[in-house]
Amino acid sequence: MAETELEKPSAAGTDASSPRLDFIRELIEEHNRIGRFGQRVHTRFPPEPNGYLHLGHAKSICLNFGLALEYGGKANMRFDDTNPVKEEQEYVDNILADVRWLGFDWEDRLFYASDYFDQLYQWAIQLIKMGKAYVDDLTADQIREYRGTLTQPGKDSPFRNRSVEENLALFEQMKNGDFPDGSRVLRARIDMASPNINLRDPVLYRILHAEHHRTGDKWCIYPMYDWAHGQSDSLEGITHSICTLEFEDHRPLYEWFIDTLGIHKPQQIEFARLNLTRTVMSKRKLIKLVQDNYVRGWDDPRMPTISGARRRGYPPAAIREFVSATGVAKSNGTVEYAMLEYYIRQDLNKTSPRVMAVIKPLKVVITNYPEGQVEEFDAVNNPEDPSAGTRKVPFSKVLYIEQDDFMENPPNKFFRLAPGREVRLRYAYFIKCENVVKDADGNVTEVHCTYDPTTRGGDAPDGRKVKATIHWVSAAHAVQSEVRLYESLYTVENPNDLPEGKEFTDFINPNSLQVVSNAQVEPSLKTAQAGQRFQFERLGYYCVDPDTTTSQLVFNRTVTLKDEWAKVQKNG
RNA sequence: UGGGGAGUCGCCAAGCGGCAAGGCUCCGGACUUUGGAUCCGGCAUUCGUAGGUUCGAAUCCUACCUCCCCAGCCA
Repeated sequence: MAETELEKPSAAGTDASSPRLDFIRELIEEHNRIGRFGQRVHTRFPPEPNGYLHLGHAKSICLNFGLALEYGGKANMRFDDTNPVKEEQEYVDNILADVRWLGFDWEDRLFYASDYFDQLYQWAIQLIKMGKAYVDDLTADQIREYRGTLTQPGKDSPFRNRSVEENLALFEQMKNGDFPDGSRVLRARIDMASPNINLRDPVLYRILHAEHHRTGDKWCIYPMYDWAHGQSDSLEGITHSICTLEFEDHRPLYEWFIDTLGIHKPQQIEFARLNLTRTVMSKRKLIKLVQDNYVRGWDDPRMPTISGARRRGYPPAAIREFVSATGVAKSNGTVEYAMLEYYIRQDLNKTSPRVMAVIKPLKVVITNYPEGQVEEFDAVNNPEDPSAGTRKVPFSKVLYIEQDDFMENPPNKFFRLAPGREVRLRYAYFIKCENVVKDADGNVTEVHCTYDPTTRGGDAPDGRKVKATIHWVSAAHAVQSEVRLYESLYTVENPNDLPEGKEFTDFINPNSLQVVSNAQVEPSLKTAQAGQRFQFERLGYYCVDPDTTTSQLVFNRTVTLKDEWAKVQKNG
């Protein structure tokens, strides 16, 4: 990842102009006011290393690390690695890289729930000794039956009243690997009739003879997430444990653990996760897209993963701005993808060098331009940033323009090139279309124009105006490139809410990727490096794909420019 | 039909008893050597519904409706 992002988020940060606090910041300030945590703010981002991070995680990352920055606190990075059968080192490496790329720093505070396995084991023994945990021999199916339903209370397991000594001995044997997987579990002894199902004697440990990516074969019992999470927060001195809504009714359980163990109690706060239109974010579905080759990998630019966004050309600062603009609340909603794109464009407009590139070339011959002559014009690199300077762009008799910039029979509102019409070639001359050359099928293959030498630079001394300025590239100097054009991966607005019997993969957009192999770009791009972002003038933002080699440039379309003409066409 | 949450403009989202912020989208218009950017202007007499309290309610009370989450030895 040849990526240098100098802009880091800061406490003064993303939107200093917003004095309004969301409910989380309100709570934190209340805690600071009453001194609940001694003015301390300590958060954490706790992913499970069983997949890649996506835009939904980005919101949590920005919130947790952002809060720490804002309140002069700290944020930890912690992997909730309690299920060895699903977790892999590859995922931890990529998750770490993604968080870093987003601009956040956990300094020396990288932790793993597996760091706490010994402590967790001791606490389990403590619970057993208090008569608050027991080894259950029921099968998984039986446990489910005994648990009751949403409307009916559960009933006690016949093993619920074993002696402390027996529980201790059995639990020890579980740890020693004396029992096969699934044969027994350790359960908390709380209340089988609780209206909150999480409190009906939840499983604390299960037997799993599996190799863990960090602890190897040291353990054959592994703590459940519910047993590990709250205590991990507690051990790290977390003050504000921010998570998503579905954990709201786990909070009483976490607090029960912490209260009966008598250890530091963080404040858990739940917020609504980020959902996006035209996007699927569940890990299961993302894995399916990758495994069944609907996309080219986790970092496919069509994926909503952080690595996909990076490859697509989304700047990390834009993602942060977007996430911050969506706000923090408790109501479930789905943000329109257009809002994300707005923030991507807003960032790119200020930061991307402009360049001329023709994606669907149409040959133009300037009939009155001297054969063999080459001129160089100065082109502005970024009108939004004068310090970006200028560059030279070569011009000659044969050019390429965009097919979309020419129409033989133009409708009223079409301002671009057409027979008899004059337009400006950006930074160069006015040209007028004199006639066209067609192939056997009647398609225009070449446009013959004349140029007005007095319009050099782009203005006519006689003051005449032109309705359009189009981009171009000199055929003799152009660099042929591959350009990958992306559209939504789905044909429907909400691939998460489908008619009965339909799967999200039934609505994959067959045109989500269009590869153009003969795009022609200006020669200054010849040395562009993977990860660099540009605005192809009048088209959109593009970034150099890592597939680029010394002999072949490959660009990804990040997002198009807003297109007034497209709107005119669409609305008739 | 248990428990836990949520309902304010097409989409996010402020609002915390004094008379509906802001952003995105959308629609006008100005400007323009990117039909980009920028700039101006428009866009909820109404806050899930129905009652009630109050001089006054999106904000308080009552009832109802709708949506989301929970019955993994997943996280």
